[in-house]
Amino acid sequence: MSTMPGRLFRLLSLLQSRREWSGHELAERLGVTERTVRRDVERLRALDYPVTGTTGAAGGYRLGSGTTLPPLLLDDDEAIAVALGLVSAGTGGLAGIADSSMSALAKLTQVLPARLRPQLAAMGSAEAIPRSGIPQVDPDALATLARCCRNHEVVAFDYVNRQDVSSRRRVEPHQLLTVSWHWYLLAFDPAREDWRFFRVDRIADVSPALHRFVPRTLPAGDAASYLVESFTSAPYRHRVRLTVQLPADEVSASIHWFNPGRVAPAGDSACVVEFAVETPSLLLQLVAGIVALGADFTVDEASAETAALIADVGRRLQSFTPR
Amino acid sequence: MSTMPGRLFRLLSLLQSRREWSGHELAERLGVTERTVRRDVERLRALDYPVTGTTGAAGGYRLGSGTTLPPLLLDDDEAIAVALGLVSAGTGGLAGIADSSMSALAKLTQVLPARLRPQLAAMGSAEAIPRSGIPQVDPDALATLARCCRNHEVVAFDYVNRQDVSSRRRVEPHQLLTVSWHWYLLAFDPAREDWRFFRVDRIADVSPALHRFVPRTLPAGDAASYLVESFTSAPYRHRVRLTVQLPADEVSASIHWFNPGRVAPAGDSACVVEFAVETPSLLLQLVAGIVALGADFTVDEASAETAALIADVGRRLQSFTPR
DNA sequence: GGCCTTCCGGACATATCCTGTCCTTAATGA
DNA sequence: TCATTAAGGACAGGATATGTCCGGAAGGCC
Repeated sequence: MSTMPGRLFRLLSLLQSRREWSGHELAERLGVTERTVRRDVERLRALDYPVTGTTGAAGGYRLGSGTTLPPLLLDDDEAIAVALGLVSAGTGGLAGIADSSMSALAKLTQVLPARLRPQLAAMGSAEAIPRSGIPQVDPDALATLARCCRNHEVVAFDYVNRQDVSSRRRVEPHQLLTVSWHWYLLAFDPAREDWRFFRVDRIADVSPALHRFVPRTLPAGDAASYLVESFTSAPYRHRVRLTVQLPADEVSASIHWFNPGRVAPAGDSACVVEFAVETPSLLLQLVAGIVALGADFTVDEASAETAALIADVGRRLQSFTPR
Repeated sequence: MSTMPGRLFRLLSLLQSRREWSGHELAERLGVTERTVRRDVERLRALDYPVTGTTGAAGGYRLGSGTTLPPLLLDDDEAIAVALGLVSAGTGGLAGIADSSMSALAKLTQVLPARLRPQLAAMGSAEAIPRSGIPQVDPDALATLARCCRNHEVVAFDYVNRQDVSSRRRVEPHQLLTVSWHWYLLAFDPAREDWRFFRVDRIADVSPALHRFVPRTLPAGDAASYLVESFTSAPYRHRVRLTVQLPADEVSASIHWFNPGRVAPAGDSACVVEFAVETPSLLLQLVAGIVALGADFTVDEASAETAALIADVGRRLQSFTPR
């Protein structure tokens, strides 16, 4: 610990852990003279780390914000929090964020101490309880997929499809993206000779085949729009399209889209809402939420089964009286 | 850039940015001899950074996972992604995570370059569009609040309450916590001489008063349970309590709790669901989602207004037919 | 204004350490 | 077997880091 560069790391760590330090304290902690502390601070400044020193009786050194981001020194719990945050980030579906999140997650998990991995996995699944209804993804699996995307490595995993049928896949991963709280992997499946989307929460037992591939070009230009498009053609059980007599932004602000769906403006004061879900409960949460807005609506598309289900729940709602 | 410690930082950064590097590449990048690279690697190892070297034709250096987390070197986009992730993390309401997230966020924003702040704010609000229905909090405000909590500093802000009345507050911040996708600040309000919860998304214009306070002891032992308790006594417009003939975990797994609510088991195959919301749309999303599960239920509590609203939507749902 | 505390930085001597240039060894894969 | 790569010892010369001086400047307090 007596080596100079190591001391610089420790100094940086100290400066991040507390708001302000006096030169004397730092000297004691680092086991050197105050003059050397001043020199170390000087060195950090030369490396573009903005250490500001204020003089006077209540003075001291503090790390400010500069033009470049210094290395972040996180403790164990903070690292876990960052990893979990990255997994749940980008769920908005913003284009750039998911990519950056994944590269950050790849960096973090690459150096994450082994003893923290079980803890991360435990936290990830423990969160499933309060976040009911939203599928949890394994942070480790997500990180592995991200690494394979970046390195163009073939990856294998077990996949459970919507029909609950499990199979082993071996694909060329292309991109990870998020839509409405779900992570999706876009990959080319050589066995089926086609592009497929995989929901990451249905992926298990990820193992990279140590084999590189040359990236293919996407059929559609943009992965995100390709994904949304593929939803509308996927065989979901309940597919609904409505025209609601309310502005589009008013509808989308009032409804919680925990599942893929679209709200498109239709004129100034109306919009078309479209979504496809599998379970009755999700279907009704969306339909009832929209109907409760109080506006007039017309049903453009819905199967007989779907309409019957909705009508049935409508009947049952009328018996909703206390006692 | 020719100084030795700076080169060590650069070496670490290189090792984090790519999976594997040969000694020759590193020497070229760093502008030194290969022998010096080997010495630098040696130095990093002495600092507990697990750099593994593999010999042979396809050999090279790579950074593995060791016993301690090395400083994370993030680029601009990754830093933004981490900050956004931390803001959306902990939304599960897990006890420890929110605290760790906040301390990590405080560390990050403390050193975040000024030029990235507007970008972070823009991203934070841009995410509001796809995440419709879930209130967005300003990452900067959250970070400031976190810092004030940690340092026991009095903080002032504008607050808009449920009745849309705005006022300037000046409180002693105690703790930040999350429940169902909402951030709450627990603070003591000296003007009102009582503890209050503030929803962070309704807080604006946060400015720390540079004044320390001595932390008071909480009336209840645990902030989280205190918060849940305060919900049940808050004057929400629609309060509902149901008994559903389904196991508790089955209900909580099917319903999306984007608002505070509780599911308590009542025997083996029944449970009591309780929640309180302000808007009709939220109310119906919850009620309809539960009714759509198909199980029998009885209404233990609901105001006449609430029941009427639900019955009305039930009527309208029956006219749900295509064309 | 005096006085304290804090950061700032020059000068200098000494010892340390760092770098480049050799070299050999060991491991790995084609 | 051979090429390639990491690992590391030896050594000389130059660079640098450290501690111990020193005086200066700036802010807060009595």
